[in-house]
Formats: sequence, C-alpha cells, structure tokens
Amino acid sequence: MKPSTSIQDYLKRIYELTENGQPASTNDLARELNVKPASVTGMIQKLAAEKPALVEYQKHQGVTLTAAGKRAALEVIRHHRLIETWLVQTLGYSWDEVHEEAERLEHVISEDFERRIAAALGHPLRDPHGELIPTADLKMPLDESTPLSALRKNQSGKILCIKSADADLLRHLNELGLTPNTSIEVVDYSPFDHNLTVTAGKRTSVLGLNITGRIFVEKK
Amino acid sequence: MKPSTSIQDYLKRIYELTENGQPASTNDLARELNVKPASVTGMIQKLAAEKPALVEYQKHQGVTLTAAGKRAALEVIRHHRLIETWLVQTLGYSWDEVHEEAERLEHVISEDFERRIAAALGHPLRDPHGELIPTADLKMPLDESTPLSALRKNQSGKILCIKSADADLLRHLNELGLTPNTSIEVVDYSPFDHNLTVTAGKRTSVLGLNITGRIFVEKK
DNA sequence: AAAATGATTTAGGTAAGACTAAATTTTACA
DNA sequence: TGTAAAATTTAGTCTTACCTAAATCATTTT
Repeated sequence: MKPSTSIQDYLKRIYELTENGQPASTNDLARELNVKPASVTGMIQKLAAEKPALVEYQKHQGVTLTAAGKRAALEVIRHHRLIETWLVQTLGYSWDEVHEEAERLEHVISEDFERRIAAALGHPLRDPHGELIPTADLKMPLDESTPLSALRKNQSGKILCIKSADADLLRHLNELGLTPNTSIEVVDYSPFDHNLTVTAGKRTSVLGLNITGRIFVEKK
Repeated sequence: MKPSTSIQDYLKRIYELTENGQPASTNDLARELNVKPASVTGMIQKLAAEKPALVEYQKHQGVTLTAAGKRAALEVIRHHRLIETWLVQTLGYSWDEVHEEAERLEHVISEDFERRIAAALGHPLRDPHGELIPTADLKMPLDESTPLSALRKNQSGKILCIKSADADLLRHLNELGLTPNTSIEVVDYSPFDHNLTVTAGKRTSVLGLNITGRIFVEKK
C-alpha cells in the first residue's frame, strides 16, 4: 500500500542524506524534516519494522534505505521533479519559486498523472534546478557534473544544476544570472578563501565556497 | 488557519447537501463522506464550536453552513472545478476521468497556483462537467439551467451540466454523446414513466428520470 | 397513545504522528 | 582514561479523526 505523506517525506530525506554513502543521523533528519529527534527515532523504528522493511537501522548508528525504501523514495523524488518542471513550463513559475508547491503536490498525484506530465514534457532528464529526474522505472541517472568549486582560473563550463532548497539563495542566484544552462567562466581564483570570480552572461560575481559548492557544471 | 483536509471535505459536502435549502442530515453526510454517522456527529460538534463557527447545528436537526463555513466550502469547490478544467484542457483527460484526481489536489494547491490556472484558462465560468465555478471572491454565479427532466416533446436545448460523481454513469453518458455543450432535442415523452427520448448529435437515446434529473440544459 | 423503527448522539477506544522530559549511549577532549 | 557534552532513545502525552456499541430521540404504525 502507498506510504503516508509523512513516511514519503522521511524516505525522501533519508535518500538525500545518504547520497554521500553515509547513514543518515537522527539529528540531521530531524532538522531536515522540522521535527524533534525523538519523533525521528519513533518513525525510523516503525519503518524498519514494516514488511518489507523500508530502512536499515541499528540503534545509534543512523539509517539507510533498503531496496524497497529506495524505490519509494525515488518515486516521490520523480514526482517532485516532474511537477517542478511542469509548473515552470506550463504555468510560468520561475525555477526558484516552485519548490513549496511541488512539496505538497508530490504526495497526491496518481501514476496516471505522472505519466501524462512526463509525456507532455517529453520525458525530461533534469528539473528546473538541473536536478536529475529518476526514470519511470525508478533508476537515478548517472550524474556527470562537477562542482563549480573544483574549477580554476580560465576554466569554463555550463551550469547544469543548483543544489539548494533555500529560497533566498535561489532568488539571489537568479538575480546574478546564475541559472541552469548558463555558460560560465572562471576569471579568477583566490587560494586563500577559495573564492571564485566568475562571469555568466554579462555579469561578473565573486562567489564563496558556500555557493560554488552548490553549483554543478559540465566542464568544457 | 487553513482547515484540515477532512474539514474541507465536510464543508464541501455540507454545501452540496444544503443547496436545496434544507439542512444536511448526519446520515446523508456519513454516506457522502464514506464515514460512520457517529463520526459525523463528532466532527459537526467540533465545527460548530470553532470560532468563528463554521456550521450552524442543533441536535437532531441537521447542519447548515455559516458565512465563514460557506466561504471555506466555496474555496475548496473553486479549487476542485478549476483543477478539473485544467486537467482536461492541458493534459488531455476526458471530463469523466478527472474527478478523483481533483479530489486530492484541491486540498493542497496554493492561492498562487489557483490564480495562475484561473488566468491560464481565461477565468472559465464552468468546469468540464458544466458545473459553475465560484468566482475569485467566492460567490457562486447564478444558475440559469433547467433539468432535462422538465423538457417535453419537441423542446430542445443545449446541455450545460452533468451533475454526478458516478464514474460509470459519466462514462456511459460520454459514450451516448451526452456531454456538456451538446445540442439536444426531445423527440418523445412517456407520461407513464417520465422517460424521454432524445437525440444528441446523430444518436437517439431513451432516458429515465435517474438520468434526466442529472442533466441540466439551457432551454432554446 | 404505545410500540416499533430508524436516525442520531454519547461513551469509550484505536492508530498516526507529533511532543516533552528523562534516561542512556556515544564522542570528544583534557 | 575519565568526564562533560552532544546525540540518541525511551516513556509517557496530546491531537486528529476515525471506529463500535449502547443509549436516546423522533417518527411512523398500529
């Protein structure tokens, strides 16, 4: 049976937090889900007890997803990213505005609806932030992008993805012209603070690691 | 604060059941909401105790909506009907398929989303079933339609609205060519059983009261 | 008018999913 | 290595919205 909205949210966050290969901690999950750590422990124990289990869990060791949990998470993520893409393409939302709306819609659309928007959009590979969209058979495509922070003076690339859910930051980047699909060139690198000076379009900006670590590019 | 999904459902059903001017009974509400009568009593008492109260309620006398309750109900109904219209126009759903999807989406869309689809659709007056869409300031437009059951031999009209949530019935009518905006003529009337023989497009059908009472037309 | 029937309400219970406070485990560091 | 701090878990509550069973009210029939 279809997991509840709460469970879908837990699975999605666990997926995101474990993308680095490490189990997700109770604390980190609590912060991401805007919930107290004690509530996370309770829910995790429940998810581990489902059959089939949705998470792998050892007390005090953090959680990871089982195959079943991963499938459920990718389903939600696919919904989220398709919906964002669709809102931008058909309702004129800008890419920094769609997150909240998608966050609610992702839990209530049918599989039929998912198929229809995927088809209407031509089965897109990335959402408006540049995030990869899981395929219909729930595989996450390979990510061939590089963090902007890895580029040095005179290297250039095309922005593929902005990884952040911080609306203020996204709006700021939008104003700087740093949006997915924009070509970008590093004109200076400061080895002290790792700041990059980059030009995108006609604009030049100096960016710290907190930003260059969230922008992912295809190296030219 | 925004009412819960359950409360929105209760208010919507109370609105529908009181359109005839009569208070809604516990039993009828329970049937419409797929819930036991005891649960309805509990919820109604809660809604009457809210401040401001959302319903008017006297034990054993049924419920009606207060002004605040009516506003909340019309908000949900507006969402529902705009969403149905939008699914049909932009995703190729047919008018007999959209109800379930709208039933879930209506509770989670933002006011911004509502405004965007209303604008994208050109602020439509009726949804794909022909139901009137409450205006942005939450007034229900006047209904100038007549039930098909009131027409007699040689009278004709245009179908404005099909009032039913029964998917099988809707599909059946769709197959008979009895859809909103279709012109229709009564070629025979049986005074015994009130059956009407009507032609719509090239097709002729004999319809009982259970159907002619649910089809609303603009008399020519 | 009393009894039977049906509708409604009351009382008490359950499941989800959150919370607080207290107990425990792990980690860090002096 | 012992202790303090941080992270985590346990235990016990709360709210929402449903349920069943039993009691009460209203209506119809006799």
